[in-house]
Amino acid sequence: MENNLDSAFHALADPTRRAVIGRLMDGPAPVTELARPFEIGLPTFLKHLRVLEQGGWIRSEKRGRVRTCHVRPERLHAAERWLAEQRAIWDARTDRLADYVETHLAAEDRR
Amino acid sequence: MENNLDSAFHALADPTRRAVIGRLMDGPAPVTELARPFEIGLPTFLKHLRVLEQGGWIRSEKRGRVRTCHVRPERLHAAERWLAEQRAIWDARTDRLADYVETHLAAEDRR
DNA sequence: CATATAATTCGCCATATGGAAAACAATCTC
DNA sequence: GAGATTGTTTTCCATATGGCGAATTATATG
Repeated sequence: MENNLDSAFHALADPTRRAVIGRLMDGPAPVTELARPFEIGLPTFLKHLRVLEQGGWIRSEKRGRVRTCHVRPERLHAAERWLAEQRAIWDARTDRLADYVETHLAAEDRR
Repeated sequence: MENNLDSAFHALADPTRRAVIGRLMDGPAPVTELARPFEIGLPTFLKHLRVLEQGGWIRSEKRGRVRTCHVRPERLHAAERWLAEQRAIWDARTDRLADYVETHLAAEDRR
């Protein structure tokens, strides 16, 4: 896990972490409140937060004894961009396929 | 790794696997050709293919001694859909924020 | 101060992951 | 059929992951 996308996608590969992102998209929250919906221990939950932070999805600051987490929605861009690129390659390919059909099969029709 | 999105995103969390998807978007290919650009052994590469297959990104058939892999571009939908959902939550939130600014701070201006 | 709360650290464990080498199997091709 | 090519299986290894409970550190609050 070194690359940006590596850690970004890896962070998404877990339902707990996706849920946390979803929750945080709705607004910042402290750790304990974030953890409440899940049935895992706090230490484990903290690990998930670290993965999310490392993946660039969240950030957090501590004031007093409470750490407040908030999402970094910019991360959506990187992920979306990669998917869009793949779609572009795919589209280009299907275009070439259309070309092929047009130049070859259509020619065949004309025979 | 049981959920759809879990395995789908997990498959994306590795540069080799993302590259394979990119390559396959361009058209089907046999295993050895797919593996050529990478500096890992075939057995290791096969594991990556299995992860991609399990994540729903590729499919493959064997004819004679060659196994041909092709991408399943539908998988893009699931991933894109999740990201779009998050963006929607985020947008709803910023809308509420705009409401708040309008009803409260703007009122303050009028004082 | 005594206690409750919020978060963190520390071991510990089972399983998964990404890598390798070696041997094996199947199928072309000469 | 001999030999090359293409995948596959097996075994092994180091490290990462996701989980736990227990102990610890801050910081509020009665």
